[in-house]
Amino acid sequence: MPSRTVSVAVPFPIPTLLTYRVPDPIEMPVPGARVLVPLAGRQVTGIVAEVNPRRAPEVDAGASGTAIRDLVDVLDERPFLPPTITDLALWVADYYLCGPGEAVAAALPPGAWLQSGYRVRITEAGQAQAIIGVPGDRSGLRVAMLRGLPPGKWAPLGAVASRLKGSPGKRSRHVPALSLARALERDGLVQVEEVLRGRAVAFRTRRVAAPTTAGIEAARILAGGSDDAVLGRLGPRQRSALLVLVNRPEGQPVSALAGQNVSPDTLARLAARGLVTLRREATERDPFAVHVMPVTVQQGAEAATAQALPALTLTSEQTATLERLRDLARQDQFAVTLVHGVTGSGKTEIYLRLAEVVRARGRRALVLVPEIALTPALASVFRATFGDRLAIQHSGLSDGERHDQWQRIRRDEVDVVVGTRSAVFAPLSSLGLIIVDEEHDASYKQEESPRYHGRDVAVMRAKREGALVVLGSATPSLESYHNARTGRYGLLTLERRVLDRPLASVELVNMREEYAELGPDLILSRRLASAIGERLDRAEQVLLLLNRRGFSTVVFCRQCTEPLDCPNCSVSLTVHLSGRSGRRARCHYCNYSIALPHTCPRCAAPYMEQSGCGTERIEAEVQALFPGARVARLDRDTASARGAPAELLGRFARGQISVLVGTQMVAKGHDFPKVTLVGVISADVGLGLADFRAAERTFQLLTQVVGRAGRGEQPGDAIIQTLYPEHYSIQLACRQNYVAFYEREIAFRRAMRYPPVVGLVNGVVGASSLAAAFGDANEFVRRLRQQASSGGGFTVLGPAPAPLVRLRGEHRVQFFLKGRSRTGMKDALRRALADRPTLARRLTIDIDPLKVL
DNA sequence: AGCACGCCGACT
DNA sequence: GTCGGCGTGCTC
Repeated sequence: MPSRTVSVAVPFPIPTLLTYRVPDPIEMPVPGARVLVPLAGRQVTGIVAEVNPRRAPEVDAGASGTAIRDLVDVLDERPFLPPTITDLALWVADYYLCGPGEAVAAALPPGAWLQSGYRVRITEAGQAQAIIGVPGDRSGLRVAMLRGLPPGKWAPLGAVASRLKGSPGKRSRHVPALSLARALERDGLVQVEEVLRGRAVAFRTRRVAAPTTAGIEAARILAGGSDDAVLGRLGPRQRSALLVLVNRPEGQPVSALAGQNVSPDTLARLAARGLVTLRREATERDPFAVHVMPVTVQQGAEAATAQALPALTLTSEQTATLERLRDLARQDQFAVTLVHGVTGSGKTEIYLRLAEVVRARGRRALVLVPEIALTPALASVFRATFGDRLAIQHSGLSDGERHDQWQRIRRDEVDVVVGTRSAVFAPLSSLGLIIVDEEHDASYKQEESPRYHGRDVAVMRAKREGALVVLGSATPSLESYHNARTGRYGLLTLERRVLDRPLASVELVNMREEYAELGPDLILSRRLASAIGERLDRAEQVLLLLNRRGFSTVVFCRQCTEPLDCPNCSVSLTVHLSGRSGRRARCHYCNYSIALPHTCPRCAAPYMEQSGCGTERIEAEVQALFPGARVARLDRDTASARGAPAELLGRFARGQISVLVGTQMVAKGHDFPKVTLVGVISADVGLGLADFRAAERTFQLLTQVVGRAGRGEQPGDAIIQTLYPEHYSIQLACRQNYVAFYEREIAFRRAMRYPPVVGLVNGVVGASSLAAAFGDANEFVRRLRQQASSGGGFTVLGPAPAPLVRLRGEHRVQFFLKGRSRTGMKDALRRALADRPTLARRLTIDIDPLKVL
């Protein structure tokens, strides 16, 4: 292995690190620095993972492998990504079986990558041709491209391509813009040029080569045609290089010279002769230079702060819990503690004080929350305490804001970061504490590659950095509680609410009985309807939960019974009211949508019937029943606009809304003191799914939403409508008895061998036909079984059609691996994949899956 | 992710 | 016959 090589993570789903040589005049970069590297004919940014890696991937310029290439440039002198974060990302890649570059990309702020792009300019010939038309241009795309180009000006290819996509009646399918441009270039109709794109968001040093006085003198002699002893020893390359260099005595970037046939190597030789100097020059602004931007705090959050702050005396339970955590924090070492505290037991206050303890010890804290937009209160409580020593990281920020926050953290200007999942990679140094609030929340799991779980990465990060982890929840995940029970995590319990407020009393309504008496179209039971009326009369607030969006969930023809299904996915379309054009039927997976037909598309009968109800229907129903009530709805449809959820929650907090209807969003950790009634329209929505976590999710959702009631001075009630009043997850959620639920559920998981008792891996193969998907899956599974039987320590289940057999036009087949050793399963997957590298594109592997679709 | 190579359908 | 559609493979 030659020295002066680096292994680099590039932002593509490539399963390995790539090795590049660092040419002589370029200084060796440090791990975590960004480098510009050639990759498949273009230049891309990568992050240095390792310097002089001992074990290079099997590419040593051998006959089979690809030759190692030189990197083009080093963009950072210091690590752009701190080594702790680079290593953490590499661990994520290894654990979750994704490309190292994909994991690194998850840890980077927006705009950190530079990439080569292209720009196009129309020639005069092209302008003439644009009028006549282009021969052989059947699709019309070439002429469209020509006509879309402004004469005499360079246009970015990306912009040209997106204009083509929108144009004449074409469905928005992929436009091979570069191929088109290249084809036009061959005919001399346009010019195409490569440019580096990506905003200059980071400092960048580049090497600049300039001739010395001796060099200029030498070039003068050369140009004069004479020869002397010194010049005699200059090779032709060095001579021509010298002539290029003297054109600009002030110096030229090494990378630019490479384009003029002056290699870094030649420059190094000239430098050795004292004819050229090589220096570093900062060309872009320094990200570590001070550049502070005020943190934006949302309006609703400010309103919430005013309420959140005054409750300052801790209960005895809170005090005891804080004491224990403080003792742990003082040890400055890795530990994980689960804080199981009932809803309203004041966990936020404990987090806040613990963070202060950690800060006083000179260490920093990271607070992870499921979705900041839905819990602005927590962020603003921290803001009130830590002021501008706090940074916020979440997807609702614009790229610029996010980048700025990231740089503040990177420059050690903050002590506390509050953020969502991806903030687990926040570049904090001296990390002493990670808090994972509502650790059971499913939004910690990223549902695309890298499919990591924020909580689990947090635990790994803390382990590597010697920090304390606090996992908090009223309804811990089975995983975490299991870890606490088996002694891997500490466990602290808060059984009482602050100010000894009682938990809401819960009542079940058996909807079978209601249907029997009042017919199956009933939505609100008599009990729930009258309870809502009472609260409205008393000017109290009501929260209604239905974990299903839309107006109605099924449309079918009463004559031929044909349902209205999505043409791309194996689901029925959901009807939505919204939209100027009336009702539309939409697919919640691929977003396909049509105007709701009045007649059956199959038999033309005018009897289209809608059934199954969602939040929109509840909203309408409640409004119809209580015309004076101010009803609003919070679900993904109303919350899509930036700041909309916070605004809506703010209005609810201020009492401008009396009934709030919503999906699981309304169940998240909000604190609305005036809510005295929580209604669950149907507790059964999640129960029917073929998913071993169905009971756990139902229990969590019900317990959480019931926990929104009675948080103020008035006690709260909850009414849960269900078809299965005997189901244990519903029964135990009513009693809010987590421990009993855990015992029952863990017995089930043990019996069935499901997580957390074993590790689980889900694989989904997608293909253009079901047969093709099965073909690939069968072969892959066969290889896995071979390895399983030779002592892999796991079992393989499947393949079988995935619950969503068709998704976005793709046919899907899935399989599972179950086993004690994740390493064993992952090794087997890696090996099976190495045999069939092309399968990787069609195969998604989910380690520790939360949802199986 | 791009981009190149390679194999089948509708046009000069 | 060719152009160009996109399936399959590779990137140090």
